[in-house]
Amino acid sequence: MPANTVLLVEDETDIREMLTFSLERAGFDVAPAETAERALEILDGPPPALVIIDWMLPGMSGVELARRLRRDALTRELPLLMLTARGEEADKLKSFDAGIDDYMTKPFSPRELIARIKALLRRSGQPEDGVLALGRLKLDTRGHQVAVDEERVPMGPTEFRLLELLMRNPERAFDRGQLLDRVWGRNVYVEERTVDVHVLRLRRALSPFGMDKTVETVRGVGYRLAPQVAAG
Amino acid sequence: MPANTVLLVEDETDIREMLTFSLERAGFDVAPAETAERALEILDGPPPALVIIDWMLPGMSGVELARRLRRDALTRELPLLMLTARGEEADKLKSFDAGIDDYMTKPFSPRELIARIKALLRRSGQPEDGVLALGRLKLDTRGHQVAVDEERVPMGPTEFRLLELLMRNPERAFDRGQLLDRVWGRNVYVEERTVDVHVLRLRRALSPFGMDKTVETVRGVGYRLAPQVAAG
DNA sequence: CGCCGCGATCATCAATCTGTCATAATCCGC
DNA sequence: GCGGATTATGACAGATTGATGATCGCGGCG
Repeated sequence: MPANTVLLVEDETDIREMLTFSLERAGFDVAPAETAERALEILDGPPPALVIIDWMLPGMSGVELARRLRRDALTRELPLLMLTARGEEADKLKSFDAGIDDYMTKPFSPRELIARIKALLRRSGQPEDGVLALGRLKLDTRGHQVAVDEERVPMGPTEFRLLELLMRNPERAFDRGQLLDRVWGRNVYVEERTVDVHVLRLRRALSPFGMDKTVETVRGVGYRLAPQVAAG
Repeated sequence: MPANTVLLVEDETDIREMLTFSLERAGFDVAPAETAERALEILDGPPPALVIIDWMLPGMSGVELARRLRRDALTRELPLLMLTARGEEADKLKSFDAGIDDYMTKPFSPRELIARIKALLRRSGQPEDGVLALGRLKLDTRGHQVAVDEERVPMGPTEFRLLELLMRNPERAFDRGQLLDRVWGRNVYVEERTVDVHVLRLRRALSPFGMDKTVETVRGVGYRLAPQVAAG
């Protein structure tokens, strides 16, 4: 219940125990359920932060459970992660069709699972790919670095994510609420004005390269990437 | 397990021994596995440079094993070479469908096998001679030695594998979880902070050569090779 | 056995990053 | 030009995160 609980629906005892161990080790509380039915019972209580469902379950299948969760207003928003031994496209699609947010195929590393869970909880949004380039600006999501004309631009993690979001959506203005949702993650209580400060810090980081006008203020709304950069 | 290792999955003892002999003669370390299941176990440890799989295996088939490797994020990138006694086009195609990089039909000459392996490793960006060079840094995967300007740099095994991974992926930042999975092997329960200590030891090993800035910290993320080294 | 090398943790210190304020600047419509 | 609204900045105290040194344990070896 401390919103840090993971509901784990897995019938195979050894896998369940291994995952419970890994999850608790990672700082989560775990509510284990052997069956979908038991999971539904648990969900009558305080909602967990996330649900992990094994694809194959005795009785009600994992996919069916997922569908149910999506139907119920109370559980509709819960992040769902599916565990599957198969990897066929069709299955994956069905799975996403049922509203799965992510899935992992066995065997997997517990560490990777934790990483995905954290990503899910953080609501990262966009997939991690290569290099975003816009004019003289280059942002490498894999290497986590920003460069102007091949020269490195030092900046903090938050500024990096902020710039990444803006670069992924040039031409578009975000209000502070959207920025908080997408850069800080939803369910994070932070003052809206804090965005201003980080925009400032980002501008400051870029200014030694004469790119301090890169992030524009849209008065009464929020911020966006400057059109000329976006066009670049 | 160090990265000049070839994982050989072959159930027929005589072929397995013959190949092991040939491969070792060619300078590779060999991790032999009789079954796909055993191969998966081995793959829980530090990953090899390449996997050779016999088409026909008792239990899980070679193709199925290949599919699994392709599904798992940690093994997706591994070069795969399939050994098959049949030569039908259909089979070959299926094999490629499973993500095979190359295949050989029995009987074959060990010499040709070695040649193909080298070609594969070369294609996947790994030097056939076992020496990774980046700027003044040289890392010999066979001799397990690192040198700066021809001068030997002493370091422990873990530091060696860590540096090897970084050198194989310059420009890229790894978080501690990824480093643990790829250097220590998955399912190894080790504190994430332990990575810090080994990075420290690696830096310390390099610092007498003025290369202590070679491994960079990416705050909030993990570590990566410094761009200037990567560029060199 | 006891010494050694190596590896994993822990505790602690230092470097950065963060969220908020208070205050100064700007902008806008009148 | 005024006054209210909105944004830019500088300063801060606390919280994170990384660096480092010391410690403990294990397996190999003389």
